[in-house]
Amino acid sequence: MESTNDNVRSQMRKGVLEYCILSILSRKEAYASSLLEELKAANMLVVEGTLYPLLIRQKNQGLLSYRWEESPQGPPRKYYVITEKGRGQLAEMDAAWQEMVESIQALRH
Amino acid sequence: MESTNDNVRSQMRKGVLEYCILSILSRKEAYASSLLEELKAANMLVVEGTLYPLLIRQKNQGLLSYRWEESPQGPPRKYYVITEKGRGQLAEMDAAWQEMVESIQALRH
DNA sequence: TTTCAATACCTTGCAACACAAAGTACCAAA
DNA sequence: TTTGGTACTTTGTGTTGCAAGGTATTGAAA
Repeated sequence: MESTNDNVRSQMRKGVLEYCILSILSRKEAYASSLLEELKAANMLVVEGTLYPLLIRQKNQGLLSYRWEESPQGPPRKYYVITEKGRGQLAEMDAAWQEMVESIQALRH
Repeated sequence: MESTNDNVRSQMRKGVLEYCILSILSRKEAYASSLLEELKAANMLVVEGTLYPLLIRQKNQGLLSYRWEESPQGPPRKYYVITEKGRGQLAEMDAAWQEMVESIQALRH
């Protein structure tokens, strides 16, 4: 069944979304809709209702800031920018991710 | 701060715990307390309040079964056993995990 | 001028889950 | 019979992912 498969993947994505967001934003600024597309392209599908609160949380933690920018068409865009604190967090997440990959590799022999 | 670091790791562990449990049980039967020790040794620390409900969920999904066994000391132990369905799920999780590792590797360049 | 479609941001209500903490039960030795 | 070790279970709380619905801006078509 497809849905079982989807649940497995969806479950695993939990906990690494913040890592993915910071990773993308560490390379370039982006607004929510463009992040959605990048994540989709990276097979880390997320929906609006997940992403917006997550960005707000990261901003409140001081990991991100943002600025408004006119759009060529439609309403203005909220471009998120990673902060120094965010880069620090990203470095920690890199280490944590690496360790987890190794732990699981060990578990799977 | 230590706690920030812990939060990052704790957050990332979410979603792969079920994978770890099935992985351990695919090699040998185990009871909760011994699973706790194995996970701790594998740097995937979990606490009782997390593990017990998780095992019950996986049992209710038909991924695990269990049998009681006398303990040399103390109350009887509930040995969990992976089922065929559980092995199927584990195979899916292997694939999902592999894909996610690759996705994140791509995101991180 | 009004309507429409596209774009973009945000909120609400719900369910799942990890965890801390407290509770229950069994057993053997002191 | 009390104590300590082992083991399983439950309760309450906070966080989070998600579906669904809502608000607002813009430009072009009707």
